[in-house]
Amino acid sequence: MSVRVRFAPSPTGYLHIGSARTALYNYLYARKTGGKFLLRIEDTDLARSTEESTRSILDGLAWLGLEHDEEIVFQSNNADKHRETARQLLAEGKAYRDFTPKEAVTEKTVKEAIVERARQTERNHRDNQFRDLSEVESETRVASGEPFAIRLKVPQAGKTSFEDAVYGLQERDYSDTEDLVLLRSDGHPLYNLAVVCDDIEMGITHVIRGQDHLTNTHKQLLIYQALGVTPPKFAHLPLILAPNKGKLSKRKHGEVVSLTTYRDNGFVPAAFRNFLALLGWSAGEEKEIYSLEELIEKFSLDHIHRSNAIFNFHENDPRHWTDDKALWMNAEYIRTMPLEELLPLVKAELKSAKLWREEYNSISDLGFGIADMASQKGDAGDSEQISDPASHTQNQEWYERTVDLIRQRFFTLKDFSSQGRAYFSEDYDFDPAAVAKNLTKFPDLREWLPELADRFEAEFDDTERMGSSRAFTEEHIEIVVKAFTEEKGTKLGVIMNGARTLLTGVAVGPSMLSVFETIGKDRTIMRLRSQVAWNA
RNA sequence: GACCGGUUCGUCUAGGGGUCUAGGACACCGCCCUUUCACGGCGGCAACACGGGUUCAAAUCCCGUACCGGUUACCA
Repeated sequence: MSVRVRFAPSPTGYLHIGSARTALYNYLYARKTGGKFLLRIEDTDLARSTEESTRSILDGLAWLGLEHDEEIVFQSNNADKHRETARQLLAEGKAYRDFTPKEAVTEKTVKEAIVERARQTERNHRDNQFRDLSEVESETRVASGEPFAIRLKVPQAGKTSFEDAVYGLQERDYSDTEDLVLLRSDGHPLYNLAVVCDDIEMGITHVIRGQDHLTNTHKQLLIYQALGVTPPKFAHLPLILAPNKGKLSKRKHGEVVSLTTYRDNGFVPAAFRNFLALLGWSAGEEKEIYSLEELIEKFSLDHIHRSNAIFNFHENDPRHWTDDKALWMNAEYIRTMPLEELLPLVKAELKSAKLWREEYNSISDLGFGIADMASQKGDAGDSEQISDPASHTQNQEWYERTVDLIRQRFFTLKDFSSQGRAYFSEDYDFDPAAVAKNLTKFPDLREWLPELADRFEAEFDDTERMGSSRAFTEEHIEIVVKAFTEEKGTKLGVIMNGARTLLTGVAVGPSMLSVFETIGKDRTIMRLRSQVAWNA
């Protein structure tokens, strides 16, 4: 029989990174085995389920590239079938009506009430007074309109057992399992019933889910048993914990646990997917970077861990706002992935930062008038429209070279619009630390840098494109800058770093010669003459 | 409380009786490269929870303890 797995989130919030990993493992297993990866939205808790949340889950899966097969199943659509199943079990004597009045519980005390009740000395799970109520009396009570829940009649003696693909043999004595409620007194089917019914209905062969369901499995097994259906195989996944080994929750830990945070903060989907895959599973080799194809090829249930993993983010530390390894992996992807795959991601980032220009799409650098381009720029001020002399060189080729150049030191896609802003716009900020370190520390630069601009202007005239003059390239720039440095009797670093700060606003970046060339002659000259940074 | 799991560097992990004076990655630190750096290169720090067994031999098998987690709902 071919494999059919499912990811079954309840749409009560954003997509949690733990759930995302569960989805990923299901996906990998399905693709690995040539099976189907199905999606089921468990929206039976109508009070908490929202459409927005469903949307966000779908978006998250799409972002990670986990395409599901077949139609999405909405559990709420199956409620009638669930009820029917419960009635069937009732009719067969495998379940019974419990007329015990429903306890009124307030949200806050639910957990406490459970613990409280559990602490009471040894409960006998079979002592429900309605368990063996005669059919006649049961019907009489129903006829009189008395509300009831339907509970599964768990056998008196025996045990449930199953071989978990991750945790091995699991056994549980019946006496440790209560007569679980299948149908609420208001007719609402409960989780364990719904899951079993739907998994049967969907022909699920392998249930891969969080370890928090490990003990639920025994209850579900009892339902399969009552229904006379062979249960699927189970594989439970270790949990992902917060740094304090506690539960990773939005309420306590905020945005770091939401998958969308990573999308919105410049993560490359493949990088985060790679990171997630390695949180709780390993191929058993000394390798960290895996393409999706490799993950599919290497993935197997028996290399999944049994111990929980800590998601090691640091609150209140902007540089380590999420797990360091995730950050590192993202940087690794940004600087090593094929450029053509990175380009569209950077384009999207520049677009959302309003830094994208249509020229980056054009192969030719001819035929674009400056006025033409100025009119396409939404955010430019008056003066900038006139003085945007570099535009004519900023075509697709320039864009690709620039991205390739600056990606080496970036951690997220956001860096292209923040750290790398100066490459794409005249409107960029100066890092005060960089200004202090590279400019104000050397007051002479205030004279020298504009002077260097004059030198560039003289050395590289406008006929460069006709080949009659030296082009503004690294090789030639180096000659000019070195001569200038010697003239001033200073160190090359002083000039270079001062120029770097003026040209890019920051203290770090690629080789300064390539920065000059990339920024281009006209913009370089303009920026070297600018006093903005000095006055800031 | 009961039941069920888990425990290898700070974190993710390799390992499944001898090849382990425990390997890799991230982070951190140092050195090198260099016009800067968060790139790159080299190196360093750092772990088998504890106690008993079994065995010629245990990180690996068994038992106990400790600690952590999950479940214990007419939530999912």
